[in-house]
Amino acid sequence: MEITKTKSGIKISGVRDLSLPETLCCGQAFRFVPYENGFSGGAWDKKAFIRLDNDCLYIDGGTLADKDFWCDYFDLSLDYAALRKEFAAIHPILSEAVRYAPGIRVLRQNPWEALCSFIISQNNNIARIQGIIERLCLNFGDEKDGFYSFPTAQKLSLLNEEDLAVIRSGFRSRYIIDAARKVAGGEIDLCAVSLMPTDEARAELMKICGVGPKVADCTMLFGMHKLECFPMDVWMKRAMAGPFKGMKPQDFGAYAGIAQQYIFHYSRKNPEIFK
DNA sequence: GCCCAGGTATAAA
DNA sequence: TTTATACATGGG
Repeated sequence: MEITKTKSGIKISGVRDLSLPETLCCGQAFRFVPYENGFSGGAWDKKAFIRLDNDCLYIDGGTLADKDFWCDYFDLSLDYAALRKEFAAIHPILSEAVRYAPGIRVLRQNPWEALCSFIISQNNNIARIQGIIERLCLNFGDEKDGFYSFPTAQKLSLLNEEDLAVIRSGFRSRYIIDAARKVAGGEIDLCAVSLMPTDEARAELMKICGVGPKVADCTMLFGMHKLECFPMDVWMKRAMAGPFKGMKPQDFGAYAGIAQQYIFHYSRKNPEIFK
């Protein structure tokens, strides 16, 4: 991989095993939207327009100072081709799933944003989740040349449920406030949680009202890069009761969370497979 | 209009 | 410990 400066940002060449639509639209991140020949959106506190041309990843808005940030964000140091090969040998349906969307990578998102996003995700659909998060950023994020960052826990901790009415998140507003107050108040230290063993970390996150095992595991997988976490939502339960009957999450190995994401995406686009 | 969504809190069995 | 139900909202 080589990273060079361009007129409007940076170029990372030699990028393998990455599809922007598959990675940004597979239900792990909610702040990127298709724009022209790429995607426009935000990661952490950075706005960017991102496009992929063969094996060159162009990040408009990026600077050489954040080159490591973007390599980390797209998890470019992990060999996904090798992982897919391992996954394919585990189960024939998983083999189909990795062939269906071989460009999925698990992003390294901001832990607080991931926590909030998946609190919002409960009993909700992806299109609407995106809308709620967009309104959350527009109303309470910090504006910097037209871009609204994801609001901090500190900012949201000062609000109440009525203040959040503008984002129309329904019953989840109470959960967002509780999460913000526990994180801002130091009762939950997301940095410390990310260093804990998985079971301990999950229990810690579940101290937040509105955070159950699913939200906790999504937070750990997408916001803390704990790749062994295996979020069990309704689709995955169906998959584990159907084609993967008899298997347990840990049977998928140390990167079970990544395998889970391939299965999840495949099952959503091919619901008949899972009945 | 109807069905349902990357679940969880709460109550009841 | 397991199972049933309410929950706010709106996309398809």
